[in-house]
Amino acid sequence: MSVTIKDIAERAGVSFSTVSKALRNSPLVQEKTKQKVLRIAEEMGYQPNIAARRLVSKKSQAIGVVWPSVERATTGALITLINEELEQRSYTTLLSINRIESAIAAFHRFQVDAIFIFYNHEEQVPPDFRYQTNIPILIYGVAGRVPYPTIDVRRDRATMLAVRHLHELGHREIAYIGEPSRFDLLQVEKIRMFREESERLGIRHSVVPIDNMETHSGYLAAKRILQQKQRPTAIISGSYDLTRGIMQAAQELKLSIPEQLSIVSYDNIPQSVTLEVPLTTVGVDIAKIADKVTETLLHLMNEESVPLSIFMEPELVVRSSTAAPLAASR
Amino acid sequence: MSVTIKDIAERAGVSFSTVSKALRNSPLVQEKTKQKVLRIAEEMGYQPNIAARRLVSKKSQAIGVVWPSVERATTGALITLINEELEQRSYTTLLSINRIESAIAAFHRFQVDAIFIFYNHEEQVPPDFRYQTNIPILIYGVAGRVPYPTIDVRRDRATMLAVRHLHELGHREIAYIGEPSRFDLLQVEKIRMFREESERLGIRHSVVPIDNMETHSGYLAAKRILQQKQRPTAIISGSYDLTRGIMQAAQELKLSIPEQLSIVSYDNIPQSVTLEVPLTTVGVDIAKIADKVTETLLHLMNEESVPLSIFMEPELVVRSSTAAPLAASR
DNA sequence: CTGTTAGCGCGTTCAA
DNA sequence: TTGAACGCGCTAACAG
Repeated sequence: MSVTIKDIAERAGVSFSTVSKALRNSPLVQEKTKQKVLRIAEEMGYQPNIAARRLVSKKSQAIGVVWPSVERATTGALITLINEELEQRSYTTLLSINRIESAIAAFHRFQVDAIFIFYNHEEQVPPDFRYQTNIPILIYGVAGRVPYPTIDVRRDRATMLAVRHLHELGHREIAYIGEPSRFDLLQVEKIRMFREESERLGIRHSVVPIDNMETHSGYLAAKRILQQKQRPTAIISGSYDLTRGIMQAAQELKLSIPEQLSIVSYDNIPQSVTLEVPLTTVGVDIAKIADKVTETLLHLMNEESVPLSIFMEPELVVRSSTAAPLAASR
Repeated sequence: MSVTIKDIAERAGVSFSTVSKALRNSPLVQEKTKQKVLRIAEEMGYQPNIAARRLVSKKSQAIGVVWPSVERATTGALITLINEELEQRSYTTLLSINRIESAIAAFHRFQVDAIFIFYNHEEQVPPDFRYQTNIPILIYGVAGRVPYPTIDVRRDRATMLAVRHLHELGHREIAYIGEPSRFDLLQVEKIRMFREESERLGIRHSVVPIDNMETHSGYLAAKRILQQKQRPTAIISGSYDLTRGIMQAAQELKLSIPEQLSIVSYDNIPQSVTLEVPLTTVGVDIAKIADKVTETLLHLMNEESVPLSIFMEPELVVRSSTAAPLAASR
């Protein structure tokens, strides 16, 4: 049996409702009594019973996060940040790796205050969101395609910024590494814009196919394309993981960055800065995404209205991995 | 407000306790009444309030899994399997990526029926397990070093099997890839035994240092060692991820497996079989680990006693990635 | 300031 | 076969 407020009350020699107030830091309790109760609660290892609290107050102070596929540096980093922000506001984050529908059902049973869904585009079957619940739901990654509030990044704008940046520096032959063999909507948008903008600016461009979004794939793709007779002077990478592989390949081929090869990487995460060569990136700062998600979740839980689709605008952050090509033909 | 058994009772014209019985399929209710209640519940979209149920029954039918670090193919696969097995037995799996102590506290508040901890050896600070709770706890990966039941693999035995297997095939020059720069207890055991057993059998051996346990590190390490004048005829790999990189390197160097290079990989996961060259592996079948974890968790929840330390014995599974060296000097 | 009381939704006696 | 009553742990309203 777990320790309850009654147990504490008995030990402290007060009534259990006084304990309840003390624990919730109510001003209706004498400071001395409060301290005593708190100390005893601590000693006894008290943890409030969420079930009982939820029964009365209708709040569980918990958020459910649905994360059907367990992967990639950026996703992991984002979840970690959101988790921290919510913890600071005394919310508990619970994760589920089940299919979306059954994850929602589970969180419904556990009466979480809100559900945040990482929508994985690689999933074969599109999830059925018709599951009945009045728990607020927020989705990441599918702006406007589902009947729920969503947060998403304008990925195509990110590639546009990257292409323009390279064009302005004088690059006229660029490559994009990041088209996985499995269909992935998140990547498709970026690539489409890469082609469009390159053509508009009259830049020679190519898209290098890869197996998956892992570091090693980036390495192999870069190795392949950089060994061609006419190699591109700049590469745009679809993710941080890929970029690490690309830089490794460049190093092995003795191509110095940015003198002989410029790299613009999608994803703006803290690691981007601490690499040997700090990366020029396009994308939304991951901390900003986490802020926005947390903020929106809080709004949702307070029953305040939020926009159905929130789009975050990517930024270009120029660091040390891009420069004018050696023989700039401007 | 959600629909409760009272609402159903009113509509069905029976008392709410009859509804409760009907929903739990009690034999104390007339079949006709039962059907009617069930139908109405369905119509009204009834979902039992777990909070209330748990208050009474003391069971939440949920397991908390603590997973402080989000990584590696094998870990992810294992969690997925455990999740599935528990789901089949109608348990819900909740994950937390918080530090061990606060994850336990959260699960305590949510009154899960058991907690399973993936102990991450890379964590700097050893967790404080003195947190008070009487929820059963099971830990993976630290046999005997904590005051809780643990499940672990005899990793050193795995390497021993690998070395012996290669020795019997006639290999006299082998390498081990899998010593990360950051201290990792899980790897240390394997490497120690690699050295011991090799020396005992009089085999020339070397351990190749790597940065981390990712595929790409395996690739780089293999590339390095296989280009030496006197290259080893066989490699033992510390993990499935590393092995993928090693095979890639071999392929680029035009070394055919197993004719020119034998590989024994640690980790026995389904992917081991479906590679171009099915892998000879040492380790415990991941499905068996998942079975054992699930089973132990169920015992723990039924308050049956379980051994304080459960060790799982690795097996050698010979597939197609090992053979006698070309110029076997037996 | 502190204690008493009621009730959240449900499962489980015990009576009817 | 059904229903009434109690209590799980907690919060909130009210009374002392």
